[in-house]
Amino acid sequence: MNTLTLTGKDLLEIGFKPGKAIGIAISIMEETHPETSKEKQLLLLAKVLASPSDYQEDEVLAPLAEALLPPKQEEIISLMPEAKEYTIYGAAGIEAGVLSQMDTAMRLPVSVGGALMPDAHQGYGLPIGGVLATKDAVIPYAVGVDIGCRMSMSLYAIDADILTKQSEQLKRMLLDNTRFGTATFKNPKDHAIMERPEFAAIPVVKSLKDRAYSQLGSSGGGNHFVEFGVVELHDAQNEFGLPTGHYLAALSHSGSRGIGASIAGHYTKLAMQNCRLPQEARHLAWLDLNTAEGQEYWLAMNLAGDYASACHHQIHERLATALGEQPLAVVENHHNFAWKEKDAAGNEVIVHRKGATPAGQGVLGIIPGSMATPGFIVRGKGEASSLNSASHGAGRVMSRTKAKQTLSLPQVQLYLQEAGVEVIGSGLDEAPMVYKDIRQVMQSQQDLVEVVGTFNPRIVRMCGDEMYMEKD
DNA sequence: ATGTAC
Repeated sequence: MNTLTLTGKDLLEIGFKPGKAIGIAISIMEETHPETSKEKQLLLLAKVLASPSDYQEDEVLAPLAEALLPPKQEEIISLMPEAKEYTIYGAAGIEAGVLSQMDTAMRLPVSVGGALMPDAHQGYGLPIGGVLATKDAVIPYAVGVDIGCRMSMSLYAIDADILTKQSEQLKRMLLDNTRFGTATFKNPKDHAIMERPEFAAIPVVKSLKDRAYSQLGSSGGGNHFVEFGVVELHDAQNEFGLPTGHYLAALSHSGSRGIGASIAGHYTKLAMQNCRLPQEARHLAWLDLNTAEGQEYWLAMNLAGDYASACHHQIHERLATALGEQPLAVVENHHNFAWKEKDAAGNEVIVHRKGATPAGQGVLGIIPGSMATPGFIVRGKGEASSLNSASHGAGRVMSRTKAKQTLSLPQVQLYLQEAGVEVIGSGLDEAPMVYKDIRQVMQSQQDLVEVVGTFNPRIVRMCGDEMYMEKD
């Protein structure tokens, strides 16, 4: 690392605020002052920061001056005085900050409807667990950073007692066939997704192609997982045509890796430049779907969603090969995405679900609990006041920081042992007790979904090695 | 969530 190179950190130290000005400053210096010492560059940049208006006409520094000056008042789009009404599910378990975020979203002039799911918690822009319908506009931060983050489950005609009788083999299958954190497959399996024209047509997407290929079939980090467990199908009228009873199942949770995160970052920046909003709403900047930028995001978002799906398919293909069986049934759904849907009056709206499961009439989805609590195969009831949505999980009750401060490894290991769950990887921040009681969450959304089957995790792989766990 | 700022 060349410490003589100008970095964002240097600029923060001389008083730059986090934001696009830092990026602009660095690229101007790289392009126009490549031979100047870092000290002299910083001296010049400090002058611009102190008095940006002096540099508005500067041939080289004008873009930086523009970024440092407050946006002109007339450019700021006003919010509506009143928030449009929205329905809250499981209100008792939702903190106040979430409601204020959702209120702000419901004051955008483009918002036409919304709802909060019972697992809602605070996020950038729209809360996670927030559903927002807009007219002709897409909000990158109402889709989320992990575009197309989704669930996928395969059900097998394999006796569930394999989970106890051959648990070592199943653990080995997870270790061999999944990749977490920065790890990827040495030789990624090819996939048709890599032939998509968007990789050639959209410059920012093109720049992400190599990394997308190298990350194919990997899972990432955070709350992502791949696990084996047992599904109990309760509903004799299930869509799979399967008898009720117990099935071995593989369940995965992950998203679009670097490509989705970079697409989200790129188009959020673009939206925030073109759509100036009051401070509390700035992360809700939208792209007009009738502009080139809006259409480009829509294509890139859909590509990221299909990429996330491709990763899940490869995970499940590898596991199917390892098990030597083809699945009887597969259920999958995005929960960070935007869709073109019809509202009650039949008008097309853009429905953003940021951590919410599509739950239109008869639509199947998966709502996971935690590493040691049940998840559910659900069938949507098409409830209009939830905008055909349900929660995407249990929702956290404890922050990652607090979890690491207050939970102890022996305490969590005892809990897992009693629950009969083996965990490979993970950290204390994903312990079952950091999540709400999933049964209660399901209770508060019984108007939104019905349960087709219950999944109990048994062998779980997540990112990290803090609490590698062996069952005795 | 993310080659875990620019």
